[in-house]
Amino acid sequence: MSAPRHNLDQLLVLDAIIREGSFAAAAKALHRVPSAVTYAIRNLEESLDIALFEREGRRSVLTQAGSRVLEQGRAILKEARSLDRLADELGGEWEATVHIVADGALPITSIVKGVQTFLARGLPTRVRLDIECQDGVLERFQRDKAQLMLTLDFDRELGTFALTPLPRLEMVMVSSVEHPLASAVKIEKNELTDYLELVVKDTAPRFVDQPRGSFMGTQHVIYLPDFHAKRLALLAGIGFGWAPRHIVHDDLESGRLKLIDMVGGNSWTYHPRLVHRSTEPLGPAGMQLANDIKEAFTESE
Amino acid sequence: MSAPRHNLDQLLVLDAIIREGSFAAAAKALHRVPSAVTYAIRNLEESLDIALFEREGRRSVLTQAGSRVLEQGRAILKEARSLDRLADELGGEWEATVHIVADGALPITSIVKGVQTFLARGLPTRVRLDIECQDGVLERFQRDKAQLMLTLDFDRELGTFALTPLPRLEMVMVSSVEHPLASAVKIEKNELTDYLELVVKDTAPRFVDQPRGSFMGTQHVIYLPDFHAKRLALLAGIGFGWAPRHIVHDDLESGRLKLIDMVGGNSWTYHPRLVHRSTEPLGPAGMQLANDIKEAFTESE
DNA sequence: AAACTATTTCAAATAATCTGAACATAAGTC
DNA sequence: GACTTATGTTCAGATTATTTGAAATAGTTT
Repeated sequence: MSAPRHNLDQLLVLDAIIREGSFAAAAKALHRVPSAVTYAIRNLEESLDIALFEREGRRSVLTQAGSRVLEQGRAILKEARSLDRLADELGGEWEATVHIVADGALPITSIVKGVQTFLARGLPTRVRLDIECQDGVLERFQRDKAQLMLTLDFDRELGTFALTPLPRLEMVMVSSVEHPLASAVKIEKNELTDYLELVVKDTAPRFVDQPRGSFMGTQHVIYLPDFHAKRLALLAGIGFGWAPRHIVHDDLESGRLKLIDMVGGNSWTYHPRLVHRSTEPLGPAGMQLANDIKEAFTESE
Repeated sequence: MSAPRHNLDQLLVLDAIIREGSFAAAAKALHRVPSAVTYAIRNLEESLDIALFEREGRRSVLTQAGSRVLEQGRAILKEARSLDRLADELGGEWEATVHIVADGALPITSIVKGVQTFLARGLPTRVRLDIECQDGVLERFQRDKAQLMLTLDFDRELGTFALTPLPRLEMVMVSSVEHPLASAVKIEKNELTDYLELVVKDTAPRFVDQPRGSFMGTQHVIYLPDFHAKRLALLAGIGFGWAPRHIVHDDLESGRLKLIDMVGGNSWTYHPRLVHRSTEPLGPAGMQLANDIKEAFTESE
């Protein structure tokens, strides 16, 4: 890539001349001597190989081409000043980006609402959000050294992680009304083996080629990328499976999906956590984002 | 306005380091010695008061903040390069702007089509188009020293102007079907005096406060800003008046407006011209625009 | 015409940048 | 572990760019 032929100072001088009305006034405003202004403009004209001013003895007036150069020059200066502002903000205490990994079973609407609240604060911090499933959540958190993680459940290595509890999340076992399991009663776990179980695919790299087994020990399993795809598959009556209640809530209300009457219960409650490493504490932006997400979750309780 | 704390060269160096993968490679690419690269980056870091690279002995890697600065820096460089491009184009033979003044009676669609064809050529030249009426056309052409003029008719001072004929334009005298003049036959000019004449206001400065008289010598005149407003007034049956045939063509077809049966004829043909000063010849962009407009007019014949 | 102001030119002074050599550190090789 | 290679830093001196101030030129005002 080639270097621009001009420099910011020349554009600054050009801008000052027009803003102040003359070479002399510009020199005063810039705390320079008039000849320095002439020098800068002459250099700019030479490097662009274009006449910027029409010399008419005393007063110099901008040419047509000059006014176009001024216009573009001001655009450049604006961008340049915005870099200074960015550096000021970044140079403060704010992190440049906060990376957060979330489990796809959690209500994405709450997460997004939290992120939006955070973004509305106008901080210089960028947010990166990854939705992963099952083991993929922790793996990405560790591999990418993300700052925050939203897990379904988290109990290991309590020392090195700081946990914030989020509203509990209920998983229910469901199928379409048309599915044989929907009308069966008191089903034992071993009766399920002949049916097709729908499972959300683990996004951890080691599982992408050889998927982990089913939850219920069935012979036939279909792997789906996320719970929204799984819900559509459940509605189509293809099979049965676990789903977060918030995903299938409307379908249970309208009767299109049914809870399966399992011996031992058809629901399971997770205790989601907002996690970050206690070894390297969150920066102020990370703290703020964590708060905003927690708020978003408890609000929609 | 304050000067940016950084300069383009520092941003260029930062960009090169990331593009080439290392300080050393960047130095090679920029034909500089490695220490010059270090120097530029250290200056940038100091002036922005921010750490751009994480020094880990051998390899230096961009910090999060650094990648944001790079991003903004590249935006600045892009703008800066586009100034060079602009200067190249302007420094060639192209004019920075071409100013054209047109009579409001002419088909604005043809004019705009011509201008669009010209703009689509991607030249660095800006177009300014002014629509004026009657004497306002020539006055603005002279006062603003516009390059091109589209007049209804032009016969004076043939020496100093170059004329290109455009398709002729027919003016017709019309009124609403419901207007008494629409059904009258063989009307003499002096019979018109009791009716309301609709006239498009002259946009020349000397006429804005004290409008010029009517065309037909009537007692009552309503002045309208342009022919589109005049057409609506004619349709409303308020009065009668001249209008370009292209403006009222559809209304005559559908019978909502009628030609007035005047003794001495109800139409008048203008011979529009594309005019420019022969004393200072058109630049290449002005020539091109003149051609594109002429094409647009003859196409829609 | 004289006083004034705006702009340019030029040589000398100052400041910014570049260079090249010396040094430090890490990674790969034997 | 010793050797090699590559990367990035530091520093003093060389080079280049910019600023200065004085003098010259030209239009404006009094």
